[in-house]
Amino acid sequence: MVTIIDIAKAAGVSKSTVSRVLSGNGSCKKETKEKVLKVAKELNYKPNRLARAMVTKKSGIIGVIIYRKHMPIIAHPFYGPILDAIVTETKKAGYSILILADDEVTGEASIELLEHQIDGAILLSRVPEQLITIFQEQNIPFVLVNNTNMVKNSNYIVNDDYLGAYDAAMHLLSKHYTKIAYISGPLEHRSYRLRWEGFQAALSAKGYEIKHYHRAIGDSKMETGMEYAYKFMQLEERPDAIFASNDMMAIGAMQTIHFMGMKIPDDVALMGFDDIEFAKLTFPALTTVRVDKKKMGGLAVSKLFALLNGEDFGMKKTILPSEVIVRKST
Amino acid sequence: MVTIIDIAKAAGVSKSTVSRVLSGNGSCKKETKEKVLKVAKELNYKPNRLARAMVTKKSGIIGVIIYRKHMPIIAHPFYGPILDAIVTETKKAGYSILILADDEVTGEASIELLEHQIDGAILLSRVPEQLITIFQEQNIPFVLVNNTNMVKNSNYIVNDDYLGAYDAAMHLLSKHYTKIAYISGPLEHRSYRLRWEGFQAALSAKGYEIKHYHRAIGDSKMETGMEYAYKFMQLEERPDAIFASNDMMAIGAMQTIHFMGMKIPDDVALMGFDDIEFAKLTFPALTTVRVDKKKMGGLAVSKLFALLNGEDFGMKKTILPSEVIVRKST
DNA sequence: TTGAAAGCGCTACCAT
DNA sequence: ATGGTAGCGCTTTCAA
Repeated sequence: MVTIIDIAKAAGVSKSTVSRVLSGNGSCKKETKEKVLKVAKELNYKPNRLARAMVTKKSGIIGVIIYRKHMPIIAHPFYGPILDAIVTETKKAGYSILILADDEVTGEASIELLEHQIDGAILLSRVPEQLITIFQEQNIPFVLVNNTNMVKNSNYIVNDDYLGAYDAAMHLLSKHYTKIAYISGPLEHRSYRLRWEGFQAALSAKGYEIKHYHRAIGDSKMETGMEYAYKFMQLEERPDAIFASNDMMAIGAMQTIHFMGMKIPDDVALMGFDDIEFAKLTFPALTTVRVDKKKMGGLAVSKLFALLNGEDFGMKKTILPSEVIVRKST
Repeated sequence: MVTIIDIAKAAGVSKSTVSRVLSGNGSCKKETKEKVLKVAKELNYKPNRLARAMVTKKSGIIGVIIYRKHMPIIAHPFYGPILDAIVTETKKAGYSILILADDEVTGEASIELLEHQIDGAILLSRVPEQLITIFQEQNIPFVLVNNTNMVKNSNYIVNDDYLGAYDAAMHLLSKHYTKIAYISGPLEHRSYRLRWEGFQAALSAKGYEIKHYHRAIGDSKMETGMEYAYKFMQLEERPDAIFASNDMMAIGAMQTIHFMGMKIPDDVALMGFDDIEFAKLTFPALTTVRVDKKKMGGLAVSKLFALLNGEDFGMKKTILPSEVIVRKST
């Protein structure tokens, strides 16, 4: 392996000089610089980032933790696109990314990241308090994305789930659906809680409500959607619309409704939340609420870099607006 | 930050001793060991992996390069699940993962990985020759997954695309579809080439062929499927089945066919390839050829570890069988 | 069993 | 503008 010492010898200068021109710090005579650069290229030199990080205390690595309760992890319909944006934006800024998936509550993943001397971290979804504490103690800047709980003194990027759900309900009402069933994701999660609250708020603002037998709380997976849609459509008092608080459950519901030989939206309307990639590809195309996942990831990265560069402008909380996307299922 | 020196002081031993017990190398008195361990825990010590890597020449990091020509990168319907398996399996083995996306042909991504002193690499899909050379020169073990081209002296994991497509054609024939249209992905890619060849072989074995006006070569994206399905269904001589050489194009075709008011499979049958997550959720559910993406990722990892541990058993080439999954679209 | 010392490849400080 | 030197945190000889 070629080191700066090899270059120093070949170029007839000291390794300090080589380091200076290669790292761009300090000045030197133009011709010295050129010579070093030339030799470095000839020898096919590649800096050892570990050695560099040892002394600069900057690894150039950003850690990303995705807490998954369900498969898939990386290819997740919601978090996948966020990761996409994170990877793209981080790369642009010259950082590398260490991705860890962890479903433990041990904070094990974050310790691994710390050991790798990451410069900063982005934490998606479910973030145990304990894990946060670790980063705070070690003074590692981090940004939460779509976090389950509010964490004080942390920066986070979330979607406006309350208003999104509010608008969703208003959309259904505007289409004259009034007997609405609601399939929720787990209410421990901030976003599902807010969606539920926002949806109800809109309904009651117009004098409607969701009957208790038209409510279900699931686990956010497709199978949940299938299961509850079946239950609802077996009821004597059938809903005229089903709202699922994420697209995967809506898609599950759609499977069941097809299976039962009913038509969407004629027999029952269907609406989801998230606008995952496939929402527009279902048949009929799914009406849903768009969450700007790309923006979430991108903002997380720029926020983190602001933190890293000490340009934190104190805006802890970023709430992205969501938007109702009307397609064919309502 | 707590270092082994802090522990050494607190435990009243030398840092060599601390290193020995913490890294598990060398022996020492039981009580010394316990004391060191205790102190390390008390001080909340975390090893600095960079420092360790500097001397051991093992970073504990595996690099993964995904060459993407299209969005999404990470959340890709085909490569996403492979990445999932890679992440999961690598973690089990105690390695961390550095993921890089790159659409350049510069080999830039691999240089970055090399600079991070990765122990090994997994390269997905499109892999420029030049990039391979870099790893070979530096003597970094690597495994190719679903690689575009055959690369001599490299380990790779691919799917049996030829046979998969052969079986696909046989399936269509068995359902008495004979006027089959074929939408291909880019033929520079090994898998699309083999799918095309396998499909044709089966057809001609039974005395059929694909008419030239029933052939199209696209870019593997959904839009391509939409476009060509439209063309085919406008033809005077309509196909009775459309085979798309990946699911995304098939799903695109499905959109168009719905849009044109035709029924699948009554008016035209439809079949894809890959069995992406969403294939079973289309309406009607898509008949396709399953590629075991999870296994591909898993095998890549175990192969790489065999290489890393010097247990290479010389099996350069791993071809996974694929399987026709009959659903409702044929 | 343990400690002292060297050194991984690099940067940064202090001289010159 | 350049070189010498110290040192980042760790492992690994080599002695004791």
